[in-house]
Amino acid sequence: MARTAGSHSDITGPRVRTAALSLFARHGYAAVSMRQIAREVGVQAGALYNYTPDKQSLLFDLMQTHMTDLMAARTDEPTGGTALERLEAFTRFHIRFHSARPDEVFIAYMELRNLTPENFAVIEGLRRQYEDALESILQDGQTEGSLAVPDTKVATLAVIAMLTGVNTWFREGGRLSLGEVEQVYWDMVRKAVAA
Amino acid sequence: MARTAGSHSDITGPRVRTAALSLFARHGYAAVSMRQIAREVGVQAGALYNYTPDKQSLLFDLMQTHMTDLMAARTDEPTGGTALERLEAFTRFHIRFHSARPDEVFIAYMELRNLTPENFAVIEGLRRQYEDALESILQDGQTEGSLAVPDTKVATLAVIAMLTGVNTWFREGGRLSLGEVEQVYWDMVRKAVAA
DNA sequence: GTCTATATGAAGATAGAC
DNA sequence: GTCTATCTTCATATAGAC
Repeated sequence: MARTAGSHSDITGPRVRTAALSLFARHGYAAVSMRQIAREVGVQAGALYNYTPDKQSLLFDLMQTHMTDLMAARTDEPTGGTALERLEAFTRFHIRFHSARPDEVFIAYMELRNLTPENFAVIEGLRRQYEDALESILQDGQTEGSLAVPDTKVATLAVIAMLTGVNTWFREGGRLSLGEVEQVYWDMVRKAVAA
Repeated sequence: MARTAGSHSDITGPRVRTAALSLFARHGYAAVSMRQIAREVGVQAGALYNYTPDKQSLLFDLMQTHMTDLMAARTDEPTGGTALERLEAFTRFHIRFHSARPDEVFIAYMELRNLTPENFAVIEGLRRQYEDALESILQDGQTEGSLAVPDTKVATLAVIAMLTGVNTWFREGGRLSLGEVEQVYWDMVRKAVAA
């Protein structure tokens, strides 16, 4: 399909998403206007509507892409091993994946209430799937006898909350390297759920 | 000082704050208009400016009050004992205090980026003070030999993130009572930082 | 695909009457 | 203290020219 003269859809489209991602993360979805996004991209506000039907779809697409990327990356990880080995892999994967995408993670947590009910249900379903992966590991570990937690569902949420907290303070080039951070958190997770 | 006929300052003031708290928590600061707050209170928008100089001050007052309430409540708690005893007291206090104020806690975490730089610095200072209380306990425990963490500062942030996560799922009348939740989290915290 | 221009509505905040 | 009315700015989204 030949492109119209002056067309830049294959470059402008990604730029719209990148600008929206950065601005939503910094100022919040509700506080960012389509005009601000357009200015960042270098087009007029009306041109954005060639790439998204509306502002809500822009937010939803960012969040959905982030969550499906997360699920896909996890599926690509090596599987198998003992529950303890799988828990270590999950812990390190979670920290690595999330610390590499601070804007996406921030939006995924902060902007849930700005989704329409239908869009919220989709994102919530993906989040639940991810939690279930960890819950299965904790469950298996207790069956094996290598792990022991007072409540499997609560422990799942507690571990994820602890690990995602890395994003509130970790910065590349700080006191600790990412590898050291992984090790510190893995030490605490391991002890917290050990039999 | 005699009140003007028709004055309701002693009742309207708190109602403005209550309405703002609830609306900010539900929809976010940027998404809530002064007109919405006024409607909830039952006055016209202009009347709100008898109680706050602007919308920003309303947000800042809510956050500052929450943080000073937190510091004051912690000061009222019994002190002393071993590091392990103090850690248990901190854990249970944190869960009890935060689960009783879901709206305040939500705003305190989600609306930091909507504060002016000056206001942000104030809230950030109070948050830091609170973190320091936990860090001291972990430090003392390691001096005593009862606790051991791979990194004291990171462990402080990890424990707080884990505990504050309670607010994302706990609801009164659910599967677990608040006392049971306290016990579940205390079990995990204790193991995570034990020597 | 992008532009200019615009329709339509709502935002924060203030002025002055009661 | 509260009201109505208003100033001024900005919002999302669309229409039609190029």
